[in-house]
Parts: sequence; structure tokens; C-alpha cells
Amino acid sequence: MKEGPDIALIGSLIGDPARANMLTALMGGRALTPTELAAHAGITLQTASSHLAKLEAGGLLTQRKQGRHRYYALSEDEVGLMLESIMGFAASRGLTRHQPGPKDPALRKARVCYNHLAGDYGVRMLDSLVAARQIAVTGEDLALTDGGRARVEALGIDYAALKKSRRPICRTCLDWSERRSHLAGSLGEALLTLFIDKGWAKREQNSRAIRFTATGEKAFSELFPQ
Amino acid sequence: MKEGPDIALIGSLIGDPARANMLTALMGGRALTPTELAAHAGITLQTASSHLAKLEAGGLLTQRKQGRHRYYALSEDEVGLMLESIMGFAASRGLTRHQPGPKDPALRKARVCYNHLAGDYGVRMLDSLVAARQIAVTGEDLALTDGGRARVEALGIDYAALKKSRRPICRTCLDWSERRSHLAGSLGEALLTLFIDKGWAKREQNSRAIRFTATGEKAFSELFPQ
DNA sequence: TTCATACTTCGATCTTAATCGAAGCATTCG
DNA sequence: CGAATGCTTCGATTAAGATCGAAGTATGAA
Repeated sequence: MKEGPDIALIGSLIGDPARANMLTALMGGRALTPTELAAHAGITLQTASSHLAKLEAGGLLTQRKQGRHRYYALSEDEVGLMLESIMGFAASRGLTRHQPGPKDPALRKARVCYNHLAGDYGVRMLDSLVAARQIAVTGEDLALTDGGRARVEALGIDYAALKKSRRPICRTCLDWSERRSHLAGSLGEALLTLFIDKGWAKREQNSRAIRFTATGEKAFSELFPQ
Repeated sequence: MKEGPDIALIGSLIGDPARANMLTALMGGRALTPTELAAHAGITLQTASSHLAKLEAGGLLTQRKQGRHRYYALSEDEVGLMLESIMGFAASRGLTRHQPGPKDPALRKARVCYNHLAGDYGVRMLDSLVAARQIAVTGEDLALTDGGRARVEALGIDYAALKKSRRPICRTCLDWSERRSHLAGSLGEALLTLFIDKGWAKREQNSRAIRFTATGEKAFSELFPQ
């Protein structure tokens, strides 16, 4: 019989609860060790090791050895985008693993989507950039305009470096909480890095939530007016 | 602690090869029966039935009963979007897909569906009636407008008799070859009867196929322009 | 060297669920 | 009314793989 893109293999990798927990943890954007990931998944180190080997063989993860530690991370932007779209569907069906607590609103406000900003703030940022004609939208494709390029360089982002990379500069990512697009790609990553470097925002420990400081809130509102 | 949507359930639904094949088949956008989907997946009808129940419970599919048939389709755009993103990632790691073959062309053109017209001609007829505002569409429901009623009576169909019957006058029926709706109900039956009585169309022997005569083709095209 | 840490591999167990035959239910057709 | 078709449910079997204890490997520290 004929076969297509092997979505079954990918699905089965994501389909195990332990692996799904690990992947969700890695959506925070930080590289984590097998020991940390085992804790996230609530399994022993041996089991985690076996899962990580499968995820790596499936191309979802890459590892980096550093001394006695091994750091695992999502291998590409595409993996993060794929997981986010699955989360989007799961969320729309009300399939959540947690009791709605105080963390939930924080996640909806601003969070890391692998390496870029998501949630209300992520969506607002892209909207603002599009409204200012700094990013042009063609269907699902995004493109940085000349004005956008100037704007980005004025923020201190090395446009040439973005251009050099093989990754797309701008790219849409469907937001599971807002159910609208936000900005991914190397520019999305660069902007989040900028916010954190400037001290405007901080990553929460053991969470995908991003907490903006008071000055960060102000700066963000000025940079990306609604 | 855990946070965010549960991707494991969705992943496990997609992760079974049989289900993945069914979903891939349904990505074509056409509704398919359990028997057809079982063939796509290379499993028996019983197994397919069990899988379809799970996919429906998981919100990925919806079913529509049509006489002895059940037509399954992806439930929302978001499901297709999600599958596409997974296929995109899977395809980036190799593998492509190919399509199944065609069936009897005469059946696809025009045939009997119990008692009314189906196939390309059936779909075209309903499309034309809707475009002329003689049938009003509300979701899955159809209703004959005042203009439609006049039109029907002008054709020599006894509207009062249709009205008296307990059966619905207009009703959608999912077309297996076109995978779009055509007109069923007592009006659908009356129209097919009309075509045959006028000598515009004939039922093929031992087949569900309907053969239109030359004058029938012409009359049909004039009555139901595209 | 020796010990400790971080992780992998092996092997055995055990749970889950995929599978299909057979029987049952629903609908249409003659 | 049967008879035929399309599909579901039940039950038993079987295969896959998730899990963890124990043993093995690699790196760093004392």
C-alpha cells in the first residue's frame, strides 16, 4: 500500500504522555538535561533516556554534550510550530492537563513559544508591526518591508545576521490562546532576546510564562502601539 | 507542575498508522465511508469502526448519516491545519504521497441516489437552484423559497402534494462522487421523476447510472444554468 | 587512583490497545 | 415481509512498547 508523509510516527512520538510532557517542557525554549526532563515527565531516568533517544531519532530533538551533562532542545523552528498548532487544537477542545490556576492568565498574556514571544503580547506585536507597514502580509507569508528593516536595525538588531541565516526572518505561528498569528522566525527570536537583554522581560522558572517589568510594559506599549 | 494543553491525546490519535492513513485520506477534503476508510488503512471494517469512534470522540472527525452510509470528514479547518503542519514536518524528513484511482465515469456524471438525482448533475442542479434563490440554505437545512415554489409549479410538479407528505420537501444529501451536497427529499424525487417522464433521462439497466438524452442535456442546461 | 555523578543499555515485567471473527443493529430493496 | 448491505459491538487474542531494577559506560572531582 501507498504511504504519505509519516504522520503516524510523529504522532506516536508526541502521543506518549511522558514524551508529550518533555516536549511541552522544551517548548519553554531552554535546553534541558535528561534528569530534568525525567522530573517533568514524572518518570525515572532510564525511561526518560529511552524516550529521548526516540525523539532524537525522530528528528524532534537535538542533543548537545557538555561535560557530564547532555542538553536536549527542540531541533528546529518547525517542531515548535507543529507542537504549537497541536496545542491550539487541543486547547480549542478544552483538553488541558491542569486545573486553571493563576498561571493560566500569565501564560495567555505572554509566554515563550520555543524561541519567540507568544500570547496576547505576541499577537499584539505582530498586529502593530503590520499596521505600521513594517511587515507585509501575503496570505500566510510575512515579509519585512524596507521600513521594517530600518525599524529593526534602529532597535539594535543585526539585520545582516538574520539575512545570512537559512531560516526565514519572518514567519507566522498560530497562537493557541489567542487563536491568531504571532511572529516567529529569526526576527521573532531576535525580538524576544532583545526584550530580555534590555531587562524588559524575564522568563519564569520552570514555566513558559514571560513576566514583563514595569519599564518593559511601557517600552513595549510605545514600540508596538495598538 | 504541568501547564498548557494536552497534546498527548491528540498525538496518540494521530500516532496509530491505521488512523493516520484515514486522516491522510480525509485530508483530501472529501467525506468518506468507514468501508472506504478501512480500505485506505488496510484494515477490516470492524477495526476501522473502532478507530473512527475514537477519532470522533477526540473531536478530529464528524460523521453524517445518510441512509445506510456514514460519511466521515475532518471536523474543522483547524484539524486540517494541524495535520498539515505535522505533514510538513514529516515531509521535511522524507516521504511523499500519491493518490488513489478513479471509478466509473458514467456514475460520476449522473446516477440515482435512492430516488433522486446524484453525481455531477445532481450537485449542479442544487447549486443552480441556490444561485437563483429558489432554494435557501441555512447550514445543513434547505428551504424552498416563494420563487422556488412558483418555479416548481411551473414545471408541472404538484407542490400541494409534496407539502402534504410527512417527508421533508428539500433535504441535502452528500454525494459520494462529488463529495458535495445535492438535492434529496420529496422535491428531489419529483424532479428526477420529471426528467424521466419527459424522456430527458433514462435509468441504465442493472446500474445506478442515469443516461441523459441529447434533448435532455439541452433542457437540463437551460433549466439549471451554471 | 578511587569515588561520585550523569547517563545509557540490558532484561524482564506488565499494561495498553490494535486486531479480527462472530453476532447484533439499522436501513434499503424487492 | 424477508434478503442484502453497511456498520457497530462484543470478546478473545496478540503484539507493541512503557516501565524500572540492575548493570555498564563516560566524565569529572578528590
